[in-house]
Amino acid sequence: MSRAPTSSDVFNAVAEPHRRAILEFLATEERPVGEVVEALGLAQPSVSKHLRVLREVDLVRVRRDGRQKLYRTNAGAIRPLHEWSGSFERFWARHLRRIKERAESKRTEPKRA
Amino acid sequence: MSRAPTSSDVFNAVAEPHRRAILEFLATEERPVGEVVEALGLAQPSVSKHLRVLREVDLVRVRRDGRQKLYRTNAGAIRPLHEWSGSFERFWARHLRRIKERAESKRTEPKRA
DNA sequence: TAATCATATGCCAATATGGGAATATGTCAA
DNA sequence: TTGACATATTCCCATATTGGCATATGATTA
Repeated sequence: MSRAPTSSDVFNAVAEPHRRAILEFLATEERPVGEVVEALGLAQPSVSKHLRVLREVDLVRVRRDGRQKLYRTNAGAIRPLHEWSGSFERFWARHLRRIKERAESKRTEPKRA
Repeated sequence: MSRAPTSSDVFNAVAEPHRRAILEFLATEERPVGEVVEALGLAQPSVSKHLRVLREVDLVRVRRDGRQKLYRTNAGAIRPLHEWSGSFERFWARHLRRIKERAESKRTEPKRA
C-alpha cells in the first residue's frame, strides 16, 4: 500500500479553505452556484467540484430551481466535528484553570520566598 | 498553479484519522512515541511523521526524557476548530427547533384539516 | 568508545488533490 | 428544434500525501 484510503469524511471536506468559505457563504441561505463563484472569486468548475465534495458528505444540500441549482449548508453535518473537538474542552479548560490559579496566587502572595 | 497551498493548519492536521487517534491517545497524559506505536498499531516512522505534522501546528508538545520523547496533546490548539464549527450551531439549532415544533403541533392537533 | 535503545529523517512508490481548459449535460426561451 | 444560460464532468498537469524501508541522529549504558 502507499496511501491511506481517502475516507472522504466531514473532517476531510472542511480541511480545504475554499470549502470552508463556501460553507460559510451558504450557511444563512440557499444560493445558486453562480453566486458562489462570484462571491469567492473561484472558477466555476472549481466551485462545482468543491460543492460535489461537500454534497457527498452531506455538508450541503441542493435543489433545482429552473436552470439553477440552489445550494445551502446543512449545518447539522458539522456537528460531529464540533462534538469531536468539544471532547477536548475539559483538557484546555483544565489548562486555563491552572494558568488562572497561578495568576491568582501570584497576586495574593506577591513576594513568595 | 496546480494545487492550493497545503496551508498546514489545524484543520488539515486533524483531517487524517490516524492523527485524530493520536490526539485522543495523548490527550490525558504524555506518552513516549513507542507507546503510540503500540497503541495504534502503526509503524514507528509513520507515527513520527504524524507527530511532526501535529507538532508543526502545535497540536502536540514534546519534552525529552532520557532517550525517549514524551508527547502530549495541546488541547488548546483544537479550540479554533471547535469555535469554527460552533459558529454553525445556531443554524443546526434552528433546524432542530423547527423539527421539534412540527412534532409538537402534530401531537397537539393530531387530525389537522 | 562501542553497543544499544528510542526516535527522526530521507527516499521511493502509489495515490489523492486542486486548478485550468474544454466540453458535456440539463433547462428554459424563442 | 435551436440557441442561450447554468452547472457538472473530464482530462491533464503539478504537487501533496502517506506508507514502507533503510538509515541517520540522539541519548544512555557497558
